[in-house]
Amino acid sequence: MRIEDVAEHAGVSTKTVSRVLNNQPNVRPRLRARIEASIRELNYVPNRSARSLAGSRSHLIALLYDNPTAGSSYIMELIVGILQACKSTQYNAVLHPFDSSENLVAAIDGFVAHHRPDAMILVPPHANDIALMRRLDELAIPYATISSRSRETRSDVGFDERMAAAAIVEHLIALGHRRIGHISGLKGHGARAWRLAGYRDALRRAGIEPDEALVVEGDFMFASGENGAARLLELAEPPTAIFAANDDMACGVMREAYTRGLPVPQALSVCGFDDTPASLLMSPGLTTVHQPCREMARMAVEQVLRAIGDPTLNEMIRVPFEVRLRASTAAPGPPAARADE
Amino acid sequence: MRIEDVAEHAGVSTKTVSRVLNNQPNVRPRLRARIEASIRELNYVPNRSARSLAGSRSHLIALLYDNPTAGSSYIMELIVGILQACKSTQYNAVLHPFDSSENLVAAIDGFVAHHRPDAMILVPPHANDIALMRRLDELAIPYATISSRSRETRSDVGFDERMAAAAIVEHLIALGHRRIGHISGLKGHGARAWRLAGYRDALRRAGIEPDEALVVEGDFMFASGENGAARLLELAEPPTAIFAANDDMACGVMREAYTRGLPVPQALSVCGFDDTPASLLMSPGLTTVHQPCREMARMAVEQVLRAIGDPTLNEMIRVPFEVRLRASTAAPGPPAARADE
DNA sequence: TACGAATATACCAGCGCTGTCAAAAAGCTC
DNA sequence: GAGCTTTTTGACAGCGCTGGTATATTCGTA
Repeated sequence: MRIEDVAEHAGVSTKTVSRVLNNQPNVRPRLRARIEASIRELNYVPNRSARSLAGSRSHLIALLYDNPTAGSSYIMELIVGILQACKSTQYNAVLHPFDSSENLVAAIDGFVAHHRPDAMILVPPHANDIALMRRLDELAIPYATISSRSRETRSDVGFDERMAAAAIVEHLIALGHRRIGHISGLKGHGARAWRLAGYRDALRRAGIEPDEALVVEGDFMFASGENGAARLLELAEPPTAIFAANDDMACGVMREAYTRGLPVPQALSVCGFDDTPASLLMSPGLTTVHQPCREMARMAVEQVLRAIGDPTLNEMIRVPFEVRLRASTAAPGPPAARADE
Repeated sequence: MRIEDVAEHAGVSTKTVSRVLNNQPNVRPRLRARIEASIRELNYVPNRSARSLAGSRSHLIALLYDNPTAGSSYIMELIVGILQACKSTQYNAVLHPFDSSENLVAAIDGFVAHHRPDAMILVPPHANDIALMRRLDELAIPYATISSRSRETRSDVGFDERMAAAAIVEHLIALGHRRIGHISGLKGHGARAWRLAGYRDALRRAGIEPDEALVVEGDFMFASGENGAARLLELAEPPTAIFAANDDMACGVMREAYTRGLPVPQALSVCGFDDTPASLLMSPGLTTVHQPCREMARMAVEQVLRAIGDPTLNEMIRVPFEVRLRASTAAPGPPAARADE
C-alpha cells in the first residue's frame, strides 16, 4: 500500500496526496476530503522511512536524560507524558539515557548523527548544561527544557519550585512548628537551590530567623535523608519537623525516625517534595508537593513542536503545583516525645 | 557524509562499504579493516531512513505494554533494560503503551503499519494474549514475551514465580509462623496463579494445611492490600504474617497495620513480591522477592534478535530470583500484641 | 602454467516519499 | 470575455542506501 495507490484511487497525483498527508496548503477542501476518504478506505499509512529520507525530517523527538536517574518515577512520568503527547501527532519519541561517564557534547553528536531528531527535550541535570544547549543551537536542533535553572534555555516548562517549597513549609508553620529542619538536594541541581530558598522564604515571612544549624546537606538519595535526619535529631535542640528536598530523602527521614522509635507525625513531622508513588505507600502517607509531570511533558512536546515551526520561539511556561497533605505532618507534640515499643 | 564519501575515501565501491556496515561476508579482512578505518576517520554514520527504506528492515524493536501500568517501576525497569541492551546493537526500541480501551489486535495492525518493527517484546498482561500472538505470527513479526503464562508463546524469559513465592513463604515458616495470610493478585494475571500456588506449596511442604479463609482476593493495588489486611486481621484467628502477591499490596497491608496500631514486624510480619523501589523506602524495609527486570529485558532483546535471524526459534529462559530479607518480617510475637502509641 | 571453481567486488535499479518547478485551472478586473 | 494574477495540481528527480546480478579476481588442482 503506497501513496501511488491512494493517488490512483482518488484520481489525483501522488504529490497532491502528499500535500494532504502533510497538511500543506493549496488543496481545495473538497479534493482534500476525497483524498482523505481514499486514505481511510485503503487503510493507507505512509512509510516513515521513505518520508524521512525524502523530506529530511525524522519526525522524531528525543528525550535526553541521565541514566542513573533512569529508574526514577520522575523520568518515568515524563516518559509517559511524552509518549501520550506524541500519540496524537506525527512525531515519535526516542529515549536517550546518557551515562554520565560519557562526554555529553560528544555523545550528543553521535546521537544526532544516528537519529537526526527534529527536536529535543532536556530534563535536569542536562537541562542546565550550557555547553549542551550551545551545541544544539549549532546543530540547529530546537529544544525545550523541563525545570531548567539556566537562563540560557530557549523554551522551558516548569513550576515555581521556590513558591512550592515555601508553601509546604508554611503548612508546617501553620501547624505550629517553629524549628523546622531541611535536608537539601544535590549540589548543581536547580531544585536544590529553589527548594532551599523557598524554605527560607517561608520561615522569614513567618518571622522565624532561619537557623543554619537546621539545614543539612543531602543528595536526593534515601541514605542522605537518613543521615541528615540523624544529624538533625541529635542537635541539642532538634527540629519538630523536617522538610526534605525530595520524597526519597523524606522516606530516609521516616526510616531514621522509625529506627529511633520516634513516631511520625506525633514526635516528628516529615514532608517531602515530588509526590513519587512511594509517598502514597508510606505509613503514614507522606505530605509532599505534587508536580504535574505528565502535563509538563505534554507541554514540552507542544513547545518543541512549535519550535520546529518557528525556531526563534522562546517561551517559559509555569504550571501550577499542589501541596498534597497526608498523614506525615501534624501539630508538634510535647518536646522529646518518644514511643516505647 | 554519505556512504559514497566513505567508498571514495577507501577506494572501493559503495556496495563494499555497505557489506562492511552490515557485517556481511565476502570482504577480505584487510579490506574490511581499511574501510572501517575510513568510516571512523570520516566519522560516518549511516542514514537510518535510507537503510530502512532500501533494506526494508526498520531496525526497530517494539515494547508493548499496558498504559495503566505505565507508571509502574516494573515497566520502567524493563524499559531501562531494553534501552541498555539496544545501545550495543544496531537496533532501537520503540515504546508502545496500549490503552486497554483499544481493540488490541486492531491497534497492533495500526502500530505495525506505522513502525514496521522487526520484532516485538510483550509483557504481561499482553504476554498472555493469544489473539495478539496469532496476529504477530500472521504478520511474521518475531516476538518474545516476558513472564508469559501462555504456552502459545514463541520465546519467553521469566523466572519461576511459583518457586519464588514458595521461598518467601518458607522464610515466614522458618521464622515460626503457622497462620500465614495471602492477598492474591488480579485475576487473569499469570502472576496471581503462580504466587498463590507457591504459597500453598510452601505450606503443604511444611505440613500446614492451607486454610482458605486466609486467602483473600486482591488486584495488585495498594487499596486492595489495605482491604485484604483488614479482612484477615478481623478473623477470629488472624494470621501472624501476610504474604501479599506484590509490593504495592504489601504496602497496603503495612498501612492497615499502622492504622490499627499493630507494629510491623512485632505483631505482624509482612512480605511482598517484586522489589519495587518503595519496598526499600518503607519503614521497616519490606521483605520481598527480587526479579532481575533489567536482566530479563536484556535477555528478551537478545532473544528477539536471534529470532529475527531464525524465525523458528523457540526458547524459554528462566532467570534466578532472589529473596530480599528486610525488616518487615520477624518471628511471631505473643498473640494479639498491640502497640500503644 | 592453465583451467575451472570459488570468492570478492562493482554496477545499477529502485525502496516510497517529498521538493522543485512547470503547467493547468480558477479567480479577478475592466 | 480577454488578459491578467493567483491558486491548485502534476511530472519528475533524487533523498542514501541495499538487493540482485554481472564481472573481476583469487585459489586450487592437474
